[in-house]
Amino acid sequence: MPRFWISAGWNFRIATYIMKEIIKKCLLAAIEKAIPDFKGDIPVEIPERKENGDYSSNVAFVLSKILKKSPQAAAETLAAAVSKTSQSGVSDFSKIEAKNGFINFYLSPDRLRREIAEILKRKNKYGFSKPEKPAKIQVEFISANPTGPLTLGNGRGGFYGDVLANVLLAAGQKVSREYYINDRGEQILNLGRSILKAQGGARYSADENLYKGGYINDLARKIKTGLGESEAGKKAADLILKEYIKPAVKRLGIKFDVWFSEKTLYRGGIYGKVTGDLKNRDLVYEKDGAVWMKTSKLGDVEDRVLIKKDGSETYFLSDILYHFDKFKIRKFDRAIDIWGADHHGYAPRLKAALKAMGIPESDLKIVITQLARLVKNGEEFKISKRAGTFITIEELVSEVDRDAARFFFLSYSPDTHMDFDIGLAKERSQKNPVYYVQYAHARIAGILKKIKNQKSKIKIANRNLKFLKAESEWNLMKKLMEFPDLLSDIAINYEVHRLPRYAAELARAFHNFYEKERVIVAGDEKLSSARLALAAASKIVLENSLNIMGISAPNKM
RNA sequence: GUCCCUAUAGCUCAACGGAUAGAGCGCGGCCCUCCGGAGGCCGAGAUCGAGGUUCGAUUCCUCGUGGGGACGCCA
Repeated sequence: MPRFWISAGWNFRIATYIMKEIIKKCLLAAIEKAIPDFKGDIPVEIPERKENGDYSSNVAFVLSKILKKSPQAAAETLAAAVSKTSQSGVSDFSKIEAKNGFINFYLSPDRLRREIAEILKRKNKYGFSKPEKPAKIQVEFISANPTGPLTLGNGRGGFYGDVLANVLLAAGQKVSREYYINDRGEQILNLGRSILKAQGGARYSADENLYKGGYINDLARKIKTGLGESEAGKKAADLILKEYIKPAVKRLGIKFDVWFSEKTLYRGGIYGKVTGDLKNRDLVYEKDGAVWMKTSKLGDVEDRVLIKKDGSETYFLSDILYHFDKFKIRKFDRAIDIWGADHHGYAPRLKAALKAMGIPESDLKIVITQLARLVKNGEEFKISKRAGTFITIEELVSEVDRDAARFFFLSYSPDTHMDFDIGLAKERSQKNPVYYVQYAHARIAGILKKIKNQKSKIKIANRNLKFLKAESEWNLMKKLMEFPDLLSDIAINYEVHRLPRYAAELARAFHNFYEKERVIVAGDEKLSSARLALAAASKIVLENSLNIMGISAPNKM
């Protein structure tokens, strides 16, 4: 995944219980003793091998040059300094050591116990954070033309955008999810022609650019005959939005706050304001009867047309207006556009337009999701909306369970070019890791329910957490407390695919605990109550991670 | 031709410039007197090629090769 997202200077990390932040602060305090004006980043990671601690920093490698010491010597100095300063109050760490130049932190039993109590207390808000000043963020995704049903590619961006928005909300930001509807322009006219042809208009028979497919015939029957291209196109677009797109989006469990109509951009004063500004900045000119913008002066490879010689506006012009509206009218601090890879070439001109409007480039993030290549029975399946050969998202969800589809798509980084075989997807659906995660949740729900039904004396009790000593219990507790770190990371780097991975790891940690230890131990009420607390905490975090992914957390399966 | 993405285990994917490159599926073993076996444990198995930067490269840079995508007064 491109790194520039990470380097963008937005910092959402405020919550004080995010472990990586706590460690960073400790290290920074220690570093500043030796280097008062230290400005660099302090990396903190969770090591793969547990003999390297629960958290680890390699900052000593960076500092060794400045301090003119070996990394190990620098690490030792820092580890000693951190140990000294972090002893005040209740300590989070049982050990801080310098090893091979790394500084490794071991969580104290007390810290882990407090975390379980914290989870039980915060419940469905565990992992959420609250910045001092929330940013206003717009996430725009899918935005497919209302000229046909949604395709698989739309689904990929849809799940991604939906979940990214959830993560940003969990990070305490103000988020608006939007679908931009291209409800004017050439493709609407083209849709109109397609309808007229399906209704028997022979005039367009030679035109191969028309939309085809069963849905066109359906629409042709629903729309009254004798309309003009434009009228028929608008009617068809309305119907497609209402009968195909919105229901599909709903079925996928995707939510939108705003359905933004391109047409409305031409109703207020934005059009005059923006085009006037561009003219004043000497960024437009006429050539060959069209109006062009000097985008090549602003980083694009060539100039682009704003108004075609027939007098109609290009999609580009609309998009300039739309982004002006996002930043200058509605005043979003940041906009995230999620596009399919087929639109990537469009990014430079949009960035150029932002520059022309005086909007900082870093305020717009464009996430490109690579296309899913469709494979059917082992052979590539060419998709074309115009030819009507595409797999709709409806088809997908009718074949594959929604939870499984979401988990499957969310598991991939947007950069991967995934091969998607609908037959295989159906087969894999049975083996989808989502059930593994849901099963862990249902398993816990079963135990908790049993306790409740039996009116057992055993209650979930934090005060007995000190009886948790088994290795599988420690591993589970550590995994649980990664959740706030994870959400905070994703809110910054947009690596949504880490969420399903984490959920599966957490489920694994729970299953492992469950197999190795009995939750309810006959005759040991204290231990049982502690283990129940751990199980209940696990259920909460499993549910929170599933919720954020828009996947159900069933109590029974 | 130019631009974007990509190449890791048999397959599908992970890995903030760090320590012995991790999962799932598949494959080979093992585990049901006991809370949900849709489970647990163990094992075999991989960084496209050549240079470079770095204390350290799967990660960054250059070149090559393969794959996907874009280059319109469509969106």
